[in-house]
Amino acid sequence: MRYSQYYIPTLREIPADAELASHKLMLRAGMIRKSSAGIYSFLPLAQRVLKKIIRIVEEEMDRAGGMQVLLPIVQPAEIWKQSGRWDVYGEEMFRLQDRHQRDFCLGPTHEEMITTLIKNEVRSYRELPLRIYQIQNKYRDEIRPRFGVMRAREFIMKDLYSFDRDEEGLNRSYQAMYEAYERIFTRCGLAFRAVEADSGAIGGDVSHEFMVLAPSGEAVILYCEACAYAANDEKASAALPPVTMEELLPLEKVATPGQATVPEVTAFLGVNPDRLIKTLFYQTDEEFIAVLVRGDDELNEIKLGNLINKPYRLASPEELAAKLELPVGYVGPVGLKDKGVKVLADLRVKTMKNAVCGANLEDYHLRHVNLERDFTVDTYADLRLAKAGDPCPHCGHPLAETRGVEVGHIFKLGTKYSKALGATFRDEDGEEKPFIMGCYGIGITRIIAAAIEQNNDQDGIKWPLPIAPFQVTILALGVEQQAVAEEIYQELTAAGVEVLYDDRDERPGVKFKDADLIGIPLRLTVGPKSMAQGEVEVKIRRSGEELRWPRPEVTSRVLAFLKEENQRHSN
RNA sequence: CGGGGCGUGGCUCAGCUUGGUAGAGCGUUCGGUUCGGGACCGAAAGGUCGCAAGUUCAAAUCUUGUCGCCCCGACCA
Repeated sequence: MRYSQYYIPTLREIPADAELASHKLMLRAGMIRKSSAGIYSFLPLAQRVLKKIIRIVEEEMDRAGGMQVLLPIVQPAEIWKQSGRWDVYGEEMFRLQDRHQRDFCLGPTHEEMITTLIKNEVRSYRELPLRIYQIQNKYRDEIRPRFGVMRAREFIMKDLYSFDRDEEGLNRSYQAMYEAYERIFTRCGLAFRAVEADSGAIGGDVSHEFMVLAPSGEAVILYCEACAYAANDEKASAALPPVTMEELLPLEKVATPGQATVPEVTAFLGVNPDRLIKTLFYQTDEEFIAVLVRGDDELNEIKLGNLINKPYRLASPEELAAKLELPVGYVGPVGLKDKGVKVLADLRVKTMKNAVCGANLEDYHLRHVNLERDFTVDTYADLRLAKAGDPCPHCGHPLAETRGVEVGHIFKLGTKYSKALGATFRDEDGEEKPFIMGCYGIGITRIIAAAIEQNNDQDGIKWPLPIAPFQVTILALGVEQQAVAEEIYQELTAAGVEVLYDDRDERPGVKFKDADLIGIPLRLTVGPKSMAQGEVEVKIRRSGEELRWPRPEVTSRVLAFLKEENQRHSN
C-alpha cells in the first residue's frame, strides 16, 4: 500500500477529550473518529486491525467446532419479555418501535435470539452438540461510555452459544472454549490471565473472564502467586482466619458520644477495626435485612445480591429511624431479631470474639459482644470484598492485586434461557429436555484498545505483529531513494508481505514520527547515508533495535523476521 | 441519577470578568527556500462563536432554557 494513496489522518496534537493512552493513540494514529458518545467510525487502519483480530477469532472458533452465523441486530421485544430480561436489562437497552408501534431493541447480546432460533430448528439429541457463533455489532446504552472504544455503546463482539444435551457436554464445550480463548489472546500477542468471575446479568453459575493485564484496566483482579487461583474482585474470596481461643467477657454498654464511623469508634475505644462488627441495612420489597461484616472488611454487594436473589437496596437512615427506630452509626445485631429483621453475616463474623458493635441506641456501643450468647445469625455466607494480602482460598498464600481489561467472558448458562424460552429437544430416553447452554463472548473492538494499552510508548503504538495493520513500513527519505524503495516495496509485496510504503512528499521527520505513531512492527528506511553503502536501515518498533541489512538480503531477512515474530505468538 | 467542567475555522485553544471591527498556533491551498526525527518565509481560503429565547441602540461576552461532550461520584453507618 502506498501511503500517498491511503488515508491515515494522524494528529499532531493530543485530542482534548481523551484520557487513556489507547484512546489518545487511536485518535492520533487516525484509526477512529467519534460520532457521538461511545459511538465511533473505524478508519482504514483500524479496519485492517479489526479484520486481523476477527480472522484469528474465526480460525480458533472454527477449530473448536464453532459454526458462524449472522443474527438480527434488531430484535423483537417478545423474546426478551419471554426470558424476563426486557425489564431486567433496563436503561441499558437501546429500544425502538416500528411504524406499528411494535417494540424492538438493538441487541445488547444474543441469547434470546439464538435460543429462539435453535428452539424452532433442533428437535433431537442426535443434532447435538451445537456451537454457533456470530461476530456482529452489539448495542448497550452504557451509563457512562468512556475511554474510546474500550467502553463504547456500539461495539463488535463475538458470541458463541453452545447447546448440549447434558452437563458433561456443557463441560466439554466450556473447556473447548476456554482453550480456544487462551489461543486467541496468545495469538493476538496479549499478556492476559483467566480469572473466576461472577456471572452477573447473563445468568448461570460457572464463569471465567479473560483479562488483558493493564494498570488502566477497569477491572480489579486478585490472584495468587503461589497457585493458579485468580478471580475478579466481584468474585474473589479468601481463606478464613483461624478461630482464636479467647475467654468470653461479659457484655458491656459504653458511651461513645459522636463516634459513628468505624475509624471513630475504634480510635475512641482503642480497639482494632477487626474487632468491630459493621452492620449494614438493606431493604427488599418485603423486609429489612441486616448484613454483618467485620469492621476492616467491605461488603461485596454482588455476593449479597446473589444471596438475596431479589431486588434490594440500601435502606436510608430516615427509613431506619422511622421504621425500626435505629440510629445510623450506632447500630448492631444485638436485639435485631425482636424487630423482625433478618440477619445475614459474612463468614468471618463467625470467628469473632468479644466484638464491638452499635448498641442500637444513639451515642452508645456494646463491647464484648459474642455470637450465639448475645445475638444470632440467620445465614452465613461469603459476603466480603476480598483484598490484596488476604490468604488465597486454595493455598493460603497472600493474594496479589492487579488490574485488567475484560476482553472475554465465558459462562455456563445451564437451562436458564432454554427453559424460559421453551427450547427443548427429545433425548435418547424419549424425554423432552431443555438444552444445556453456554455462552462465550469476546469484545473484538475492545481487544484493539487493550492491545494498545499494553503496547505503547511516548512515540505511539507498538503493534504485536499478528494484529498490526501492516507488517512492514518503508520510508523513502528523499527523491533519490524512491527508486530503491519502490523496488523493495515490489519485492516484499510479491513475497506476500503487507507493506505500507511511505512515498509521500514529506520531510523525513514527519515520516519518522508517523511511522512510530502508527506503530508498524518493522521499519525499513532508505536514506542517502545507508544507500551509498548498499544498505537499508532497519528499526524494530517493539524493541527499538536498529540494524543495517545489505540491500540484496532485505526480502529474505524481512521474511525471516516475520516468521520468527509469528512463532513467538503462536502456540 | 447527583456534582463539576467545557461547547469559538478541520485540530488545540485565547477572547467573555468590564457588551461595541472574531483572534493565535497547528492543519489546508498557492509561491519560494529547505530536506535524516512533526522546517522556514510570503500570500490565501476557512467561523450561523452548539441551538433557542430574552435583556440591550448593540451579545461570542449578560440572563433563562435546551442540546451535546468530558470528568468525578452513586450511599459500606
